[in-house]
Amino acid sequence: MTPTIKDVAAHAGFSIATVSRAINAPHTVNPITLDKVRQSIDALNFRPSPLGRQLRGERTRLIGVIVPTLANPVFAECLQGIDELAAAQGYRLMLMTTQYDAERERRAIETLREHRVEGLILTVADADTHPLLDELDRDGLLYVLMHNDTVRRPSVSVDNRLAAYEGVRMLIAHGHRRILMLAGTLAASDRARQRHLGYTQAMQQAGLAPAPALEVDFNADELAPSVLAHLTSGPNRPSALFCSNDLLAMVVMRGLRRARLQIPRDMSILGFDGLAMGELLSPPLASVCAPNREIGCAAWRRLLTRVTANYEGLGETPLALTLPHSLREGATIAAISNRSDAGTTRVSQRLHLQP
Amino acid sequence: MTPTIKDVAAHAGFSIATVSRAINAPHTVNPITLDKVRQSIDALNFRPSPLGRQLRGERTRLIGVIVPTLANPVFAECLQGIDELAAAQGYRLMLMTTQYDAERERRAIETLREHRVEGLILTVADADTHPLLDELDRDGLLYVLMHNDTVRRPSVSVDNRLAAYEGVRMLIAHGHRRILMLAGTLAASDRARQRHLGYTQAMQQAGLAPAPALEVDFNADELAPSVLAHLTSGPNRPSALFCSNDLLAMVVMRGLRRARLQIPRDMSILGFDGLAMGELLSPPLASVCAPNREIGCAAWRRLLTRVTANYEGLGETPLALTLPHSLREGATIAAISNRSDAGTTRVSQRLHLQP
DNA sequence: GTGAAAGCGCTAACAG
DNA sequence: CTGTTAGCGCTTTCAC
Repeated sequence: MTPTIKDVAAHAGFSIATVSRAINAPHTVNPITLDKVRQSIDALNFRPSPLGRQLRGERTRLIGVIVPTLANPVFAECLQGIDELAAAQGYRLMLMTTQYDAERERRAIETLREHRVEGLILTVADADTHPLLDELDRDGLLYVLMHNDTVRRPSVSVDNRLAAYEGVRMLIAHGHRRILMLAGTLAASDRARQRHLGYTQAMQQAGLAPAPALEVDFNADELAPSVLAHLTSGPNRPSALFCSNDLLAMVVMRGLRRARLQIPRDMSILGFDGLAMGELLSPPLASVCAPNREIGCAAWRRLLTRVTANYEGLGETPLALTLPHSLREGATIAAISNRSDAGTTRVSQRLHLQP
Repeated sequence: MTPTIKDVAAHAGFSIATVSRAINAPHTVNPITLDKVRQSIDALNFRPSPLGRQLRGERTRLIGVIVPTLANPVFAECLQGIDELAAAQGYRLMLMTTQYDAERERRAIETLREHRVEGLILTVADADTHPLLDELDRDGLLYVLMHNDTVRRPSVSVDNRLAAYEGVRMLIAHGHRRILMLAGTLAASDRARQRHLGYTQAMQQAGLAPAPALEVDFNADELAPSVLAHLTSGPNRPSALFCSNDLLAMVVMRGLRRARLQIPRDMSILGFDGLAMGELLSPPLASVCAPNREIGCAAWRRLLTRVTANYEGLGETPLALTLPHSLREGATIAAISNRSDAGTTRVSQRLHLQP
């Protein structure tokens, strides 16, 4: 079916070695021969198979990428960064998604290892306690985590705790006192925990009472009645919600609107991720922004450094790389008039944040 | 570094043939031997390399996927569908993006061919006149197009012309008469042309004057002043915009809002794609919806049918597969009061659409 | 039930 | 400058 180097050799009337040289070291072969070989290559539409090369122990130039889902643009944004650099540097990507499923995570890593990827860029639920990552460490397969918040493993992320802390501080500075944190049902991720920690610290520091994160089903078309009740009724209903990611924030906003709440008049919303899409919303979504594309790029660079170091025997790099986050003060946050908290001063000036 | 079948054989004290059988045909080997071999496999953490297998002429079970970008969720949605089926059926995906660049398109196809993908799922700018696709046809490499609107090649799409026609009819039925179509700067795609054709037909049939599509820069942070002027000033300014895709619609909406126009009061907006995200907007984006995920799934099924037919010698399938579209009547469309068109009847009842 | 050996597409020593 | 040959990891006859 597909022509091999043998076919080319036969067609050109030379040996396969000459054909190989014509491809890989053109200067070492007679120009006339070279020309004939090239004509045969064109005539047969021959493409050297990477299989043969790889088999010879050469590099696969294949990098595995594992993300939970593409439905959340945060991963699509990372991927854009990775893909850009991979294309530029002549690497190929093999992409797998896990849909947050541990078994699929296992299979994905397995599959990519079988394909002899030179390294792995991935996002897992909980990096610290992930047995598969220990296995990779043990077997010396290089990897870099994206978004995972750990100091134990090579990773690129923002400081989730600090970023969340600053975000919630911003809400507090706008006069909010009853602030609830919302998280997806798969809240057990390392970064979600760090974000909740930041929330807790900001609340406590302001003398406010932090609450456990309220779990919200991402995929449901409507907010669960119990959740809605929690958010909308009672004298202690929150005036602001800190959502553990932007997609969740958008889902929640829709739910609130359907319940006839106006945003930000009746509820302020702060997301996390800084999706590009968030700026296109109306009102634009306030968010704690991670440089997603840059996280992908940085993960790529770190991995490639390690990969080439591996091949060329260079030194080691530090484990966790923390990229700067930023606050996007979108219009989904209102300075609160404290109808029910009469007495609290209204704060709206720019604030100095402190870790 | 990574253990080979040889290492396992040595470790277990058998020949590589036995190890191979233990893996691929366990029932043909002595249970005791099998057990020993398996222990060695575990001990050495051996994974059979697909390279060896492929080299033996076996199938690669690798499918190439090429999309213009992941920044537009429409492709992420398709990919979700493809990925789901691929994972379930034991295939691997190799993903490349082109950023709408012809040269990258060429390289992507080239790279994937080198990797001996069994087939290709892709979206190109203009399918009918694409020389690379002719080449694939000639060389017998199987592929299925997503979203491309062509009857000449295997493809899965919606009827872009009809869908756009119905969308614009809906605008007209809501009383709009000055309707402009907006397209991205890379408007030269087959589907954009079909959508503009649908727009033109709907306008003409209603006795209205269609206009050429107005090109808008997707990536710019602001709408170009000339575009904004076109949309907002003069007695003939449009009352509704038909945007060639949802992402464009969102960018345009932001631009209009910044220019202090309210949506839909001052301008109605209709998108195309039916992004899941659109429903989360406020107001929810009206859109001509394509079943993106399903398009990905259908493309996968078609490709796999052809791939297996190729291997098992079954028959051929028809070329273009058209999936049903739907209209999402979001709140970005207002029934127009025809301030300037006094005399036009206001239409807001549900309508029967006709091709 | 097991082993020896050939061969898949290719590269790299080594010969000529 | 070109050809011969071995060998990469694996599967698969074919003997034993």
